[in-house]
Amino acid sequence: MNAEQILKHHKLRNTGCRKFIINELLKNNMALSESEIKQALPDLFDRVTFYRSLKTLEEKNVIHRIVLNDATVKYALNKNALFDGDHAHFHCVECNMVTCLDTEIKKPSHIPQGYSVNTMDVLLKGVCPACAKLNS
Amino acid sequence: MNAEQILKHHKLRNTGCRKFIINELLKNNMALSESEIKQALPDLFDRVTFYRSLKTLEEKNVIHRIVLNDATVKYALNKNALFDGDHAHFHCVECNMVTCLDTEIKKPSHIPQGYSVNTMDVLLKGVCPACAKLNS
DNA sequence: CTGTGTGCAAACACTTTGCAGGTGT
DNA sequence: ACACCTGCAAAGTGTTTGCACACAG
Repeated sequence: MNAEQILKHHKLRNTGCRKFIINELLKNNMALSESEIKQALPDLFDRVTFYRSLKTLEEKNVIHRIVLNDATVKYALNKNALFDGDHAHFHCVECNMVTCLDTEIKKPSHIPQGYSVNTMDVLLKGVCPACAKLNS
Repeated sequence: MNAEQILKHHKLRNTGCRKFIINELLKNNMALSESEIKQALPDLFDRVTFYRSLKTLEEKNVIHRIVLNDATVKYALNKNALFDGDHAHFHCVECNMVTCLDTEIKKPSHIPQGYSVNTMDVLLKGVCPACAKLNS
């Protein structure tokens, strides 16, 4: 699916900024921050427009936000396969790349008495394949 | 251990702001944000002093920071028992309370080929015992 | 044509930095 | 006495809001 098809599928207008965001995410195939998305074409759209477009895309479940450990935010496309269940995110400490893993994650088996758990976010940190290769 | 003992144990000076932060965390026995800590005595210390004290306490492993899903930050005391291994955090979606769980967390068994995982953050979201009681 | 998206200016919240003066040990 | 903490002012960063105009359907 290309950007226009994705927008149509979610009943969203086919506007420049939205198309651009989706295309960057498709092209890079990883989670990107607002500034990383903008990097490709820094002055094409206003910062405010980015924020509003990201918000809309998130609300309509085209993308989801990933909050990293240092409180920075990245965005990733929702793949249908991942959408329902809990999925983990991987953060490479060397190149700072963030990606969704489709590995299924099980909720911990022993939750203290009285707590009920609905959702779960898992962030794995380590070294990605590309950086591992560079190191060796 | 009280606040002064904790500071001495970590070879830190016994200053007003640090003592205050540690006491609030001890008293509430949950993770608190900078504004929640300040709430008890809003004008006792400058905001900047809070940030610097929190940073120092974090660097010296007295506390650790917890980044929530909405990119807000809370701080919790390091209990020795939790310090080494991975531990999960629980975020109550009703009262917004955040706490450390000492349940041990296992890393997912099936990590995609080529990724090596060093650390892992787990945030569980649901309803805490107090809110569950109120609801029933 | 109508509703929605966009750009600009400005406000806002959170956090950091520099410097002068005060405090803990 | 000395190192380090604190308060104030200011700057930096990320995000939101209001309004007028432009564009998609």
